[in-house]
This record gives sequence, structure tokens and C-alpha cells, in this order.
Amino acid sequence: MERPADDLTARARIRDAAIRLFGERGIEGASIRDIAAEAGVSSGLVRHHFGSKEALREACDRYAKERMLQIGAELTQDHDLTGLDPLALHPVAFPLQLYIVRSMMDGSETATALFLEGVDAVEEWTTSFGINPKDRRGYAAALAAIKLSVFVFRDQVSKALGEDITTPAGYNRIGQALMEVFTIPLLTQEQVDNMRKQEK
Amino acid sequence: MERPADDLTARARIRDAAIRLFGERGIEGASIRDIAAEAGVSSGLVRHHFGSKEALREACDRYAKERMLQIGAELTQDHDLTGLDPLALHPVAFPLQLYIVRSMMDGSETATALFLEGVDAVEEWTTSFGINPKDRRGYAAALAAIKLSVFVFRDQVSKALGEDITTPAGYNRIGQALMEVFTIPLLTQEQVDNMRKQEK
DNA sequence: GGCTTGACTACACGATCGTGTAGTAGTTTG
DNA sequence: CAAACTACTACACGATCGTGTAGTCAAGCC
Repeated sequence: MERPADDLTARARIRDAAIRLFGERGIEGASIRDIAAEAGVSSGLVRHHFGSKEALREACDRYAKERMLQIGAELTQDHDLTGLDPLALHPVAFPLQLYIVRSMMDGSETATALFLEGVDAVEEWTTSFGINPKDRRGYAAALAAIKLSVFVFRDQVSKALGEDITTPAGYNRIGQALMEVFTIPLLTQEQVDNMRKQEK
Repeated sequence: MERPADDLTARARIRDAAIRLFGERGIEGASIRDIAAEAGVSSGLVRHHFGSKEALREACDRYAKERMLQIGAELTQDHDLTGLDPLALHPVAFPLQLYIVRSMMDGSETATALFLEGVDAVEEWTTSFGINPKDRRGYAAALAAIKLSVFVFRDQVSKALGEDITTPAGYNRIGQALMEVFTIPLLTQEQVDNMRKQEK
């Protein structure tokens, strides 16, 4: 699965470079010339293969989505909530995830669709695991957002912990901290009901 | 507190416009000319008052941080976990929060410092409320990230719910869903211990 | 062999970017 | 009153952006 860069076609190298740079610097922050240089080709070739920057972005969206689902399928021996989380550390998936989140924040339809599919999956998961929140859809959406949050703020969380959470040790630590969030009830049902009254 | 735009000095209008546009489009996505037009001044005046785009960004960082702390102080009659959340919907705080999150993702030191202060606050809160996770710092960092997550993915969450969560009704809904996440234990302590063994 | 086709490069274009410079109008200060 | 200062605009600069055009080169097909 992991091939040296020489084995990839120029088109694939351009796409991989685009996903990496778009993910790191954002869409506006990565120029076609940067991407071409990263891929070791001329900037004209980027245009030749993808037509325009926007079309390149859409191609990256499609590829990232497809690839994430594919990698996810390979890892679904664990069917619990944490089963999807190793994705974030997967050496191939890491830049993909980074790109997708960036793409979401820039309003990509494909990336947003991936989020919605994640919400669907979490929703089904709550059903099959006998979790019955009052607002199942809302609950699933909140969980989906939470799942991405540690990834989005990885730099900030790493700084807070004094430990890089993209390393196995660091990711293990924040992963277990997240487990505790889902284990320790912060509020009693009574407290929640009281708040609900106040807000009305 | 809410003054018409005419009452603000040009400097303040530039700063407010910069925070709004930087927050919406990112730092690279908002040009000085855009900001100047939004503030109703010439682009040269932006440079006159702030020196450079980077200096403008730092000024926005400082102002947004100071203002958020100030607004937060005004609202701290509620001292519970949700006490800080109404910030996200506060009409003045909304663009500030949006800007700060964007600034974080672009690697701003000031914005990251604000995150770290938030982690400190949550950490103290767990102590005073008798919550004792095995990794208190990690737990606080996870909670801080979670608190921002719904805000970061507000577009995606809104789409998942079919309801704009920046409106009072929608925010109430996702807020209560988050409450349920903190109320329903997803995992038993036993399950967590089993996972911990597997990961080692 | 000639001819098409696709991968690929070099280069030039207009637009837009952040920045620099020069100058005007109004107020303050000595 | 004159000098100085501040807020502000107009305009030009070099760099960089996405894009467009022309052409080279090798492989496959007739």
C-alpha cells in the first residue's frame, strides 16, 4: 500500500501533494505552483491533468472521501465507538483527514456529505448499542463533531498537554481522556432538567 | 454596547471589519482592500493605522481575546459547565469566536494562548466540582476542544439537523444534545479498562 | 514511414496581492 | 500666524496568483 513516490504516476503525485498542501495551508494558502513543485512537475501539468484549481480541489475531495471510506472499511474489525478513531493516526489517513476538515471549513459539499454520513453511522450505532437519547439525531451530530474536535485542535491540545498527540503515546493519552469524558457523567439527569426549565 | 457603525472611529471599524472577514474567509482569503471596503475607508488607511497585514492580525488577536474575556466576565453568573457556552451565540461574541478559531487554525500564538487558558479554567472547574479523572489535564483539554467543536462544525451540524444551530432554537437543541453526551455514560469503566489493555 | 495522441514544459497574459510614496485637509501647538 | 502633527486618499511598485498558448517528446496506430 505504501509505495515510494517514484512509483506513482505524475497525476497521483500532484493529487497527493495537493491534499497535503491544501490540508496544511488551506485552499487559498497553497498555490498551483507550490503543489507542482511539491509533486516535482511543472505547474502547467497540474492544469493539464485537472483543468483548474477548483477542479483539482473537487478531485481531491472525491479521492479523499473514497480513500477514507476504503481505509475505514479495512479497519472495521473494532465496531465500538473508538473503532473509527485509529483512522486519525493512520499514516495514510492523517493527511486525508486533515484535508477533509479543511475542506469542510471552506464549505466543500463533498466534505460536508462525509460528515453527514458519519452522523448517520453514529446514529445507527446508538440504536444498535441500546443508547436512547431524547434527541437521537442531535446526539449523533454532537458526537460526530466531538470525534473531529481533538483532531482539529491537535496543535492546541498538544500544547496543553506538553505532548504531541499525533504520536502514538500522545494519541493514546488524549484517547483515554476522551474515554473518560464518555464514562464520567458530568451532570445528573436532574441538573439537565433544571437547565432545560431555565432556558425556556 | 451596540453602537451604529458611524459612531465608531475609522480604526475601530477597520478592526471590526478585519475580524469579520478574517473569521469568515480566513487570513489569506481576506485582502486588505476587502477589509478597507468593508470598513468604508481607503486601503492606505488600513496600513496607516496598523502598519501591515500581519500587524493588523495581531491587533485583531489582542482585541478579540480581551473582548472575549470581558464579555465572558459579564456573563459569569452561571458558573456551571454550560455557563461559557452562551458566548457562542452572543451577538458580539459570535464573530469574535469565529475569528479566534480561524486564528487558532492558522497558528496564532495569542489564540492558542486563549485555548490554554480555557483548559486551565476547565481544569480548575473539575477540581472544584469534585470530578476526578485519572488524567485531569487530558480530560480538561478534551473538554475544551469539545466545547469548540460544535462551533467549528456549525454548518455541518446544522445541515445534519436540518436546523440552523446559530439561531436560539437550534442552539438550544444542540446544547441539550451535548448535555446528554455528558449525562449518558457511553462506556462502562470495565470497557475502558479492557481497551486500555488492548492498546498496550 | 507518417500521424495522431497524450504527457509534459516554457512562457506570457491580466488580475490581484501587500506594500511603498506622495500629497491633501484639518486640527493642534508653539 | 506658522509649523507640526494626524487622519486620510490616490497612485504606482514588484511579486505572485490562476490561467492561457505554443511547442517538445515519446508511444501507439494506420
